[in-house]
Amino acid sequence: MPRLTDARKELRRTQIAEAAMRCFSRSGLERTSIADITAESGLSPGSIYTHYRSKAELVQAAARRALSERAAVIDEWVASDAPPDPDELLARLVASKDPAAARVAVQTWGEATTDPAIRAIVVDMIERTRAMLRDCVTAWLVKVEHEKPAAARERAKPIAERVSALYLAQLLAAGLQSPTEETI
Amino acid sequence: MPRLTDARKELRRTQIAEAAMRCFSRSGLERTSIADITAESGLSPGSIYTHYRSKAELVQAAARRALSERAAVIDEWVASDAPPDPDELLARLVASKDPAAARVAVQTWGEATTDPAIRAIVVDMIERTRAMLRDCVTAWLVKVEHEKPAAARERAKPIAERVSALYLAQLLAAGLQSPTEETI
DNA sequence: GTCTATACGAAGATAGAC
DNA sequence: GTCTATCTTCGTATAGAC
Repeated sequence: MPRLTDARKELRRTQIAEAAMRCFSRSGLERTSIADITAESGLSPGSIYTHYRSKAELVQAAARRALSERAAVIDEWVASDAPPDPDELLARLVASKDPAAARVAVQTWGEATTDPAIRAIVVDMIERTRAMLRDCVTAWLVKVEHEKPAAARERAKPIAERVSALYLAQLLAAGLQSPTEETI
Repeated sequence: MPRLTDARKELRRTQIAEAAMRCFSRSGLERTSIADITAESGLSPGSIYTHYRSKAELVQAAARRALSERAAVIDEWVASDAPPDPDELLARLVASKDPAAARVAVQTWGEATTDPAIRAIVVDMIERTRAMLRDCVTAWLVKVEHEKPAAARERAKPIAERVSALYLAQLLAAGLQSPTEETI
């Protein structure tokens, strides 16, 4: 396995995916053409199609990116000595959101209603986030509220579900914000 | 003003809009073509374009329909002698939702992130629903909990906001349900 | 691997007969 | 008002040179 070549390939894939994300957040999943992405990335159609089989694959990559962005952050909170309480948890989630990513996230929800591949990604990402939130709430109950781990994990479930729901609603609100209002 | 002719025109518009809704819920806002809508409605492209200026207008009509469906129901609850408490309110909202309409609603959210006309409709509909929910919670506080109207209206605000958020999350969950799972 | 040029198909919208 | 037939544009994807 040629390591350096693979790294280079991955770099190009990332470059293309990031350009695509900017286009999607600006014009939407379906309204951005390959031509838009070539313009944004500075590459050519030929190059893009050597790294991604189809536009659908690019959309899937964007869906994963838009939805997984905050995964690493939550893991840190779980491991910390003083995990946030539910209200603080929600507040932090909301504060850490990037408007462009929020728009793409909401777009992927719409796409997921009719595209099975995107639906699988979206459902998986939402469930994984909910699981991490449950871990975080459990950690708070154990470390701060001094509950027993087993009981804490049970009690954490409905709380995490509510935090997840409120967070998704906030994500929608962020995605509906018009791009021109963003800098206010 | 020819009354009968106008009624007939409105009937055709409704017929087309309903066919479009079925197509949208099945294939998504962008993936359904005018040809799909002609097939579903039994009409021809020419006929459709005499009733709607463009496909965009059809999408806007669908957005309004998908989002306003439950407006009338809430109004009834507000006027009733025993308005539902917040938990019951949410449960009723969730129970009254139609899977196809939920899918189109989620699709319109995605579209709203980049299309100003759709965004205006979506934001307006969400705000109006929130206002109705506030009225409903206020009515409950006054009629069942016997609070004073002015204080009730204040207290109702944050409660209605939470019900609204949880409802939107449920709507998303419903929209993500795959159509084949619906009848289970 | 990356480019330019292009083939191919699809979709929105219209023209004109009835 | 509604139909059939079609015009035009645009977008995905590929071919082939470098």
